[in-house]
Amino acid sequence: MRIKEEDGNLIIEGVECLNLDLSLDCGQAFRWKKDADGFWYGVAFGTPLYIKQDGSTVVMRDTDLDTYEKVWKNYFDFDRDYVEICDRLKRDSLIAPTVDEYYGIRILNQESFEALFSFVISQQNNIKRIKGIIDRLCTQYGERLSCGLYTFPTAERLSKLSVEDFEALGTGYRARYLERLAKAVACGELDLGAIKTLELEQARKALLDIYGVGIKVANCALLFGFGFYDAFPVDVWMKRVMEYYPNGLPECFDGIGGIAQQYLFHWARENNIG
DNA sequence: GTCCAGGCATGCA
DNA sequence: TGCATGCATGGA
Repeated sequence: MRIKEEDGNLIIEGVECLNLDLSLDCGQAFRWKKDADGFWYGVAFGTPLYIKQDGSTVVMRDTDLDTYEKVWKNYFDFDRDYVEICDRLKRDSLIAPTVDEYYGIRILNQESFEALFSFVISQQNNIKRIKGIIDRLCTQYGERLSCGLYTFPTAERLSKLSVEDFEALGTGYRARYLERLAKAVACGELDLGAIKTLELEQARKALLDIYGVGIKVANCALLFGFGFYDAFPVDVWMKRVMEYYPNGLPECFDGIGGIAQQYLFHWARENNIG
């Protein structure tokens, strides 16, 4: 992989095992949109980005090496060897054709608070609606950047909202979960950074203590916002997939179950199984 | 009109 | 411990 700055843009060449379309729009992150020129745009860690892929070349518009090192390298998981990971997953003959078909799905390492908050919203909800709610949440309570995009709101800002404010966003019965979660993080009662340093089981236990967080939301947050690649979220789609694994998950998923899960989740939805 | 979506809290056995 | 039920909303 070679990276160079050129006319204020960042060009990355020789990228392996990345499918930007799938990674940004497979239900793990809810804020990315694609413009008419084929650039995905969004904000993560308070930083805006316009990004486009052409084969093994990736262009990041209006950014620099420093920002790449600080934000995007980790966000897009560029230091992880996904070629090796996919080879390993494919030892399981069931997932092998799925990995080939959707080759290049990566885990996006999102902010802990954004991931946790977003997946509380996601419960018993569909992806289209989730995106709409989060869009309203960000434009109303996030910070407007000079490019016109909005950051994901901070827990401090959201801690000022009432249950009714959250209901007004269309969050339905989840409003009371969100209201309590924002306040717990803002006042320090809930330390997400500390949870990130725990072992998987302990981290999961800590998230399960949160009002409105069950096993599915906990595992999504752990996988997408806390760096636990072995967290394996099972939602209604994955429950159907699990019927294909009556004896449990294969050994080759160990340590990277979350990545396998993303391929299987996408496969299930694309083929409307069940 | 019914069913469903990246589920969870609650009450009851 | 496990299972049934209620829950907000909008698209199919």
